[in-house]
This record gives sequence, structure tokens and C-alpha cells, in this order.
Amino acid sequence: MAVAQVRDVAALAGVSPATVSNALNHPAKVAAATLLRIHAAIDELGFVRNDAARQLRAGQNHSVGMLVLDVRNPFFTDVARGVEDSLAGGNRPLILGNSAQDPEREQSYLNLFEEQRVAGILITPVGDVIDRLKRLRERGTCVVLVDRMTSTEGFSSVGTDDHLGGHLATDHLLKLGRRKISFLGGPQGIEQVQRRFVGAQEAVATFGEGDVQATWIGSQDAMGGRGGAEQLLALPRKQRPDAIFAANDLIALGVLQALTLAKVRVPEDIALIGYDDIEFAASAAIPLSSVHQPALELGRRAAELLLREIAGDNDAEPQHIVFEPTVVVRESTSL
Amino acid sequence: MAVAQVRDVAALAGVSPATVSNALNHPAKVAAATLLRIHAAIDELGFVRNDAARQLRAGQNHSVGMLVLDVRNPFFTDVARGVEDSLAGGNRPLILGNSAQDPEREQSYLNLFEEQRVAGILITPVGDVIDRLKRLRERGTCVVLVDRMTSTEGFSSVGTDDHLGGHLATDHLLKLGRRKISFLGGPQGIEQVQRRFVGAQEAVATFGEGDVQATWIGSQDAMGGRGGAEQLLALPRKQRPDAIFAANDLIALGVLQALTLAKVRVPEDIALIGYDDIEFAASAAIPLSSVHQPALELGRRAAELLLREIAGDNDAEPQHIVFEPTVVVRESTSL
DNA sequence: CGATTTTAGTAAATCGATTTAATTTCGATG
DNA sequence: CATCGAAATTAAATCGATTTACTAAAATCG
Repeated sequence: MAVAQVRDVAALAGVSPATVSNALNHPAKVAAATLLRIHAAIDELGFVRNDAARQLRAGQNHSVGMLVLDVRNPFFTDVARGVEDSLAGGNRPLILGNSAQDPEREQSYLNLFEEQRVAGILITPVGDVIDRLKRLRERGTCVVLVDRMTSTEGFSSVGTDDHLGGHLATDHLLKLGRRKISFLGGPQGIEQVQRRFVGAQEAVATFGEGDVQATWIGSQDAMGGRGGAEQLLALPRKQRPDAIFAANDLIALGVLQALTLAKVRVPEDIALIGYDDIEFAASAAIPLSSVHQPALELGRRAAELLLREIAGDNDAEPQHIVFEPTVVVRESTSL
Repeated sequence: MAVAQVRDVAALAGVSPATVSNALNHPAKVAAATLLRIHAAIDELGFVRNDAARQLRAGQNHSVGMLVLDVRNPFFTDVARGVEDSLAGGNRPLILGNSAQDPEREQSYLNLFEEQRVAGILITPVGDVIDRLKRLRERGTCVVLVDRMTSTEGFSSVGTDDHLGGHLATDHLLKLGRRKISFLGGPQGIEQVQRRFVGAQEAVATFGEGDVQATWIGSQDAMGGRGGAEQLLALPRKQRPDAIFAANDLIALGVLQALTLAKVRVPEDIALIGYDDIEFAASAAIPLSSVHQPALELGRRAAELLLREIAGDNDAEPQHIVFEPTVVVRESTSL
């Protein structure tokens, strides 16, 4: 037998399909006794709505699409968990996509979201997708940017002040007495990374002493960090930095491994600070100083903004929620 | 203007909707010149198929649903990445759900998957869902169990031999000279955990000396680990274990934190071994010994099994892929 | 060249739940 | 007791892409 349909339930309960639909979607419209009969029939047949049909009629899927830069980075899974928290109330499924910092994958997930006619999209953009997102919005798909502050574009956004984060981290290193700082960051195209670096430069300028040089690495993970550190260690002794500011904690953990392997002492020879303050930073071989971002809260607020936008039929003013990062000092930057 | 439809594209290209559909789904059936015109029209209108309508007609969604125990555990995100890898070829979206070890959440995600009529489900079960999965399969949804070996139920599965893993870990501790071993594991209901414990008991029996006691903790994460460790430390000195076998690495990291805080030396006073061998185990304060599982490979093979089942219209023999875990020795168990 | 096959394209039915507009039922009220 | 109004129910239209069965046109062959 094929899967049970509304029609079968209706037949068994002795009512019309319309009444079954009402029972499910507007129970107040249906007499109590009828409701009971219908639910009995549903249970007996094991009926489950076909969401495709429902959506087709409704013109829209009720789920939310989320696109993150890297599922393997605990920072992003924490954000995703925050999103899940907020969404659970509205009973909206979350389709989690991993762009893995690849613009092509990003596009293909956006295709998916568009084909699915998702109600809203949470995205940390990689490639040049703003125009595409604008078009999506014109067609009624709500969009909230996560971890990227693009105030000018008219999208709501949630993020932390990366500029400030970069500033704080660097200032911390400078006050520690370090003067030759290496910034180790992912592909230069990623905005957050860029802004953290600018913040770092600014901190040096304000402090009036010292120097920051960026080393751009290919992948924003432990492997990238190891590679970057090896590059720095290969420099002539004189050019070696006395502090490293990694654009995220995964990179920092990779750096830590490479430095330990090369018998470079942390923080004595080189101080090390990461970014995101993921849970594992605290339990690292040498507990890692880091710039803390409230990941869960970020996700929650992003989802709330999105839900509000979905509820309010049309464009209220876009909102921007900006959290302030804080420096968490641990052993990797304290003697 | 509403979103462009097949009908609009057809009008612009001067053909019928049926031809547009053919151009998209069976391009061989359409003349080259027509194909060109249609694609031009699609681009001009920015047409994107409505997947709901497509699915409704097709009777099935082409996406795959995956349900994991804990998105915040890198082991599961690694498995998910492996799944993504295999799925990318077939261009099937992955709907990733996080049951967070909560049977209710599990049911609600299964509802979602069923309403969506997903083509297949990858699941690491929490609650008592086998009957439900059987019903789903009868209706044509393929199911592959991940990280759970239920050979008897007729589902294909992919996993590692947890029994052996528990045995190996415990044997390693025994050979290290430890005799009083504590097993620290999550809710007793979780099968994998249970099997690891049984493996541990067996190892003790085989060895002919020593003792394993289980302490059941509420959450399978660092917090749970800290709690469990504190419980053990509260015991009278004599009853304290000289080794702890944690059911996963997150727990082990939590234990490590608690022990360090209490000035208990690892491994001198208490040796510690985890499970899963997540990336962070190696970079922990005291690098963590662990039982290695090939997470990526697990995900890849699971997805492959599922795809094969989806392709082959009906029930071939269910397959079971079992990987052998290995012990990775690091400082937390070597003096 | 007529007959037959192949190729290109189309009209209309279809998937299954929801909604609109219409109808029936029933109780209450003057 | 007739009538009005509210409550409960339903028939039929609808969402948009795909497919089936069919026609028309072009190519192939004896």
C-alpha cells in the first residue's frame, strides 16, 4: 500500500479531506468529537503529512537555511547550536550547510536554499554573494548576516566587533612587552580576518611602538596554523616574531603544536593568542589566551532577528547587533 | 512580480512548459537551438525551480537526513563531513539534525524527515526508534545506522567495534600496571557506551587481575567529565581509581581539567584514556591517549551504503561495515 | 516517391494538502 | 414555530513542475 494520505484519513474518519486539514491546521474550527475521530484515524493509518504538497500550496518552506564557514570549527557549531535553540520554539527545521570557505560550495548551497524556498537564510558569506542575497530578499526570502558587519547593505546582522577584537589582542601583546608581532590569518578575502588584522595595525599605531606583519595561510585550521608557524620558524633568528596573533583558535592550536615540536617556549620565546575562545582553548597543552566571542548568544540573536523578519511581513529597518569581544588571558601570554 | 515560473520561461522562449521541463531534466530530448533559447530565458528571468512542486510530482525528496548525538562533539562533525564528501557527488543536500541525546528531539527530527519524504536517513539512535525506522523503511525510506551495530534488525550499518575498543583501552591500562579502573560514561541507555564498558569488564576478566567500576554521568561532554571526576575525587583515598577510562574525549578533557585543578598528577596518580581520538586530544594540556575511530571514513562509507540502497530500488542484503579501533598512546597514559 | 521511423514539441493530467466560498446543521431567540 | 446566526462541514479550485500520451515534422529507407 502506498503511504496514507489525507483522503484516506478522511474516508476512515467519515469526513471530508478539508475537515482533516482543518483538524491539523485550525483545530478550533473542528468539533471536539470529530477531532477525536480524525486523530484516531491518523494514528491507525500512521499518516504523516507530505510536506512538499503543503509547501507547494503555502508557497514557502518553513525551514531555515544556515551556511557556515567550517563545521569542524567549534565556534561555528556553537553558533549553530544557539540558532537551534531559538528556532526550536518556532518548530522550524534548520538546514545546516558547510561552505568550507569555498565560494562554489556556497553558491550550490544557496541554490539548494532557493529551490527549497526556505523562509530565511543565516549566512556567513565567503564569496561575493551580496547581490545574490539582495535578489533573494526581493523575492521574499529573509536574510541575516552572521559574524559579518555589512551595515551598508541593508541586511540585518549579528556579529562581534572584529576590529576591536584585533585591537585588544594586539594591545595585550604590546603591553606584555612584545614588539614583533605576527598575524597569522586565513585567506585574505575573508572579511573578519581582514578586520582583525586592521585592528591589530591600529593598535600598534596607537601604542606608538612595535610592528605587526601578516602571514597569510591557506586553511583556517590547525594544519594551516602548523604550516604558518613553520614558515615563521624558517626565518632568520633576527626576523622571528616574539608574539603570534592567530586569527582563530584552531590556527593557534596548530601553531602551538609546531612551536612545541621545534622546542620554542610559549610564552617565553613567543607569546601566542588566538580568537573565538573555543572550549578547547582552555584545555590546550599550554592554555591558550584568546579573544572571546559569545558564540551561543550570537546564534540565538541571529535566529531571533531572522524570525522577527519572517514574522513581520515586510521590511522593518534592518538591525545590527554587535557584541564586544573581550580578551581572556591564559598561560600562553602570561609569564 | 512573483517569482518566475516554468510557464514564464516557456512564454519568453516561445515554447511550452513541457519543453522547458524537458530542457532541464532530459536535455537530450530537446533540440540544441531550443535548449539555448530556453537557457537564455532562464537566465534573463532568474528562474529557479520550485523544489516543492518537483518533489510533489516525484513523490520523493532527494535529500538525506542525518541525525547525530551531539553536534558539538568533533567526532560527529567529522563523521558528518565524511557523509558530505560522499553525498557531494550525488548532489544530494544533507539535512543535519542534532538529537543532543534527547529522545524527544530525535522523534521530532524523524517527523521532519518523514514529512520531507527524504530519500534516506543516517542515524545514530538514542531512544527506542527501531520500530519506527522499520515502518519508515517499509514506506520506502532507506535507513543506515551509524556507529551502532544492530546486525539483527536488518538495517545496514557502519561502525567500529566498541566492544574491542573498550577491551583495548582497558588492557592498555592494565598492562601499565593499573588495577583500579573507573569507567566514566554517559547515560547508560546509549548502546555504544554500554558496549565499551562491557569490553572493559571483559578485558579485566581476561587479564585475571584488577577491577573496573562504572560511574554514570549525565552529559557526554566536558562538563559531564568534570562532574564525574569530582565525584571520584570525593571518594576516600583508598577507593580512588588509579586510572580513568572515559567514554569519549570530551569527557576525558573535562576529567583532565578537574584533575589538574585538584593537583592530581596525570598519569602518575591517575592515568587517563579517552575515546574517539578527536583532533583536540593530541593538543590537550597533557596529550590524551585515546581509542581511535576513523570518523571521516565512517561517514563516507555510511553515505555510500545509503546511496547504494537508494539506487537499488529494493532490499539487497543489509551490509555491515565494522572498523577496528586502535589505541593511540600519548602522555596521559605513559610515564 | 511513398512508407516508416525518428525527432521535436505540446496539451492535459497529475502529485497531495490547503483554502475559499458555499452549504448544511443546529441552537437560540423573539 | 419560524427565523436568524453561529458553528461545522464540504466541494472544488489551487499551488508549480513533471510526465504521459499524442501530434506534427523531419529524416531514412526500400
